[in-house]
Amino acid sequence: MAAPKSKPLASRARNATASRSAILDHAIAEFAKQGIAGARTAAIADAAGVNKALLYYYFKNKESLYSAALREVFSGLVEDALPMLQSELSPGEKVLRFARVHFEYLVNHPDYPRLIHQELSRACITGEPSSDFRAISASHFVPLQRAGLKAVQDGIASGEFRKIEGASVLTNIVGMNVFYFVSAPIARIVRGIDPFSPVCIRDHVATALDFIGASLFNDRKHGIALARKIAAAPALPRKQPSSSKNSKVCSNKNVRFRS
Amino acid sequence: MAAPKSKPLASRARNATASRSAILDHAIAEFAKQGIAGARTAAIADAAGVNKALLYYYFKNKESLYSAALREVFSGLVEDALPMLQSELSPGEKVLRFARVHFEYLVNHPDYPRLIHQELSRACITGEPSSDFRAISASHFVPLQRAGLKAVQDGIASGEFRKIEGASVLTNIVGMNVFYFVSAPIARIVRGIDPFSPVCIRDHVATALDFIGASLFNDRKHGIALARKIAAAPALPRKQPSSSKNSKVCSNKNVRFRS
DNA sequence: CTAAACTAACTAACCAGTTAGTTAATTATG
DNA sequence: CATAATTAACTAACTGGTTAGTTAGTTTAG
Repeated sequence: MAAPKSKPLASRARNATASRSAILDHAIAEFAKQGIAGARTAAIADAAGVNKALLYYYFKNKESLYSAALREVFSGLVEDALPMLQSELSPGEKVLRFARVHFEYLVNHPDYPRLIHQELSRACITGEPSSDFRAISASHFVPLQRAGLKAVQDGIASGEFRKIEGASVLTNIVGMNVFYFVSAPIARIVRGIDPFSPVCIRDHVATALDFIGASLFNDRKHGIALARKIAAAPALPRKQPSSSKNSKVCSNKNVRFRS
Repeated sequence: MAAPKSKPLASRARNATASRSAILDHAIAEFAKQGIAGARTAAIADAAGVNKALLYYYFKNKESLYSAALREVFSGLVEDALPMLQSELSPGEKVLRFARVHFEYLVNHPDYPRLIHQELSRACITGEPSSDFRAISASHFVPLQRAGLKAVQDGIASGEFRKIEGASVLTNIVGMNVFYFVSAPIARIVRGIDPFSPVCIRDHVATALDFIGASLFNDRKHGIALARKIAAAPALPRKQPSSSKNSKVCSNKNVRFRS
């Protein structure tokens, strides 16, 4: 099926904010699918409903658009997860809630794991990640890793968790969640399910948290019960897509938009 | 660092098998990094040490080379894992051994998860995987999934395993293994480790199998002990890189090589 | 001598990015 | 308040370089 396209300029008023957002949203999707080398600026412009030259009005070049795309998708997870990891909740609740928050972030941002993967593949080309990715890692992944690792270590110290290698818990949780979505095409073929359907999503939350709770806690029954409780909590409200943020037409005079 | 290159033709005798293998090996690496759209046929030829036209002597076009690359990397996992899953081992041993065999396959084929990722990203473009990928899924993933699911269900039926959702166990195992490697650039930045180093690899085998064993078995102590035993078993011999298979120079007359 | 394996040079299409505008919205002026 | 001037947002057409793939051979092996 064709990717959703934005309303072309011909049928809507000029709006710099809306145009820039439309370009960025479609850039995220195109870069997530094709990587920066394979992505086509014409495809981004077409999907955004604007002329290709407008990409260069808002962004210096393809590379700058890509950097803006990375920053856009990575900014949300820390906001969603870090406050909870730094709260007064028990280590067990923190780790299980993180698993769920992270999973729901992926539900709401399906391009996120793909874009990360494209950037990680690109890291293999140069032997190291781009300076953009390094900066993003420093500002996003490092705080998450630190807070998450602290929660695991606190759990081990208090006896709530078994004595295990803390950092790998986080990697395993993230790996299970990311792979669930990334492997959606395989799941459709091999298992005949749609991993993005609400029922499958609810089931994954339940089974993933159960798997983690059963593995991690000294008191396995407590871990399983806590996992079930956190899995059953009401879903977080779905984040609004960024392109509908600025639905009210407004003047953009003297506002700096170019990246 | 520059990707390793094959010995150019000028300094070695003509050998269709060696040339074809060199092209395919470097194609795998290039497609894994850049995807089919971003990969450059000139880059593949340069790395293989041949002229670009030779790609078209052995493969119809870029798309055919890509299909051959997919078939090449996917053929090995089934060979490695399926006989063990269909053996008379206990369900617990089967599942834990699968986790290890799969992990070691990824150690020996670092391009495998990246190539799958590129193909899965590509599936998002068209809304469904390519017919090549469908065929590969049918011949590789479906048998693995069936055998693995049967092992899990046997374990549940016999009481060795807890009552859990079988298919997600396999997805979780594969997800933890794949993500471990795919996230290597992040791990280097955030954790200051090299996930490909022998000590980290040994540690991941141990912690991943422990995580699985602690979660899955009714008798947790037994599960953890079995996980430790299987993790500590000697490593499987490393598979020889395909480009060195045909080190003996031989005639290729009348052998059909073109894909 | 023949055929397979291989290459240098080439072609047409594609691509990121630019140019030279046009158009819509805003601001200044009488 | 109406109009002119200005500016920001936008586009059609273009450019020079890149790309997949081809052609017309040459070289090597049997």
